[in-house]
Amino acid sequence: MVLREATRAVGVVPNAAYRHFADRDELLAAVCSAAMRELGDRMAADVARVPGDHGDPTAAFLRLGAIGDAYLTFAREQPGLFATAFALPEQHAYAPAAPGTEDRTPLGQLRAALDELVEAGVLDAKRREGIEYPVWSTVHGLAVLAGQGPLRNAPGAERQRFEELTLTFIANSLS
Amino acid sequence: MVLREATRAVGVVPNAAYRHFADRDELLAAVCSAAMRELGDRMAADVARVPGDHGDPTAAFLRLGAIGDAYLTFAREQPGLFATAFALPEQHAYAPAAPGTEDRTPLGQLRAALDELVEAGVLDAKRREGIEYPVWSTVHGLAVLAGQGPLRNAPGAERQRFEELTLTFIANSLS
DNA sequence: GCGTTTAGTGGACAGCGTCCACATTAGCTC
DNA sequence: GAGCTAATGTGGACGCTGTCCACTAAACGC
Repeated sequence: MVLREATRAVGVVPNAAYRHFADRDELLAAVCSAAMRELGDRMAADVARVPGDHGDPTAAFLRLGAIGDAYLTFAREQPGLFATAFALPEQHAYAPAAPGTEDRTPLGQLRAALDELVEAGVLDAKRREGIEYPVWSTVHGLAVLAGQGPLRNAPGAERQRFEELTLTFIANSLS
Repeated sequence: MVLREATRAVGVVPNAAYRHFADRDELLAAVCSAAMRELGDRMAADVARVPGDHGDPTAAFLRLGAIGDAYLTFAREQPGLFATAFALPEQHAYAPAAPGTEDRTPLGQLRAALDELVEAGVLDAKRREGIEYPVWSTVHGLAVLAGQGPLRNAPGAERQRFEELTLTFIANSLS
């Protein structure tokens, strides 16, 4: 349901794919990586668009919101890519990147936004450790429920309401 | 990957399945319904085990926690059933049940727990409307990330920490 | 100019979901 | 009990999928 379809789209015979990928799963893994990078790029672009100094409480919140928004928008606009991005390896994606290097992965950017929230004095430093996982879970859960789950038939307006409620819910828990 | 496998498990020829289900999707839908009911039953059982009067703030919180716990435990112990439960229809599962009837669906029980939180004076009534979706999203997101997503390789201890952090995160946002 | 690497082709295989025609069994009515 | 009917299971076939194998055609360095 994937390999032959991909080769057809490229206009080539199915076996040609085996010159580039060991098997179906490796092809899927490549798409997964590309999708993850695309999501990371969108996040970075949206965050960069938010004005305000680093450490300013309002700007820090807006940047976190931009990250959540980019996540949900990506899931809404590219449901196939989004599903693929999380369907495969990215093994131990939860390990923090080497300190000092800028981390453009989605998780890395979320961590940076939460760190800024601490620096801005909005989030208590004692509550910072590990808080990225509940935040991530909240946004990811909505993306899945509304994209492929039981809420997938919700009309657009209701869906937007869910997104707003969810981002508010997160902001509420962080302050 | 499903139909023939199921008939094999039952010890019957593949076509026999077509006497009971129109096609593969209908079989999957049946499993989905069963899994959803199983999840609802587990929740109800765990909630019933929590002592304390209806309307008592502490008990109300514990009941909400029992619901989240049952959800995450089900996802951890029965990853296949859990994935199937949310892979299919249950169309418009987000529509509230007819008032007056007791709702044993997972969403219905979550709503009941949140209503009790309002009655107990823990959750402001003005914030009640629609709050079930962020709460659901948070728990569901963790279940997906840790069950099939990038966190699936996390060791058990870390996984438990994620669960605790997540439930605390929810409680924090609700009070 | 020739050998090596790289990319694509063609044919085959088993497994999947699905359709069709046929056989068996259970339960009912007379 | 005999005979009809509905329910259930069987066997064979189809097109689709991912995958393996042997073979061919272009690209490139020496």
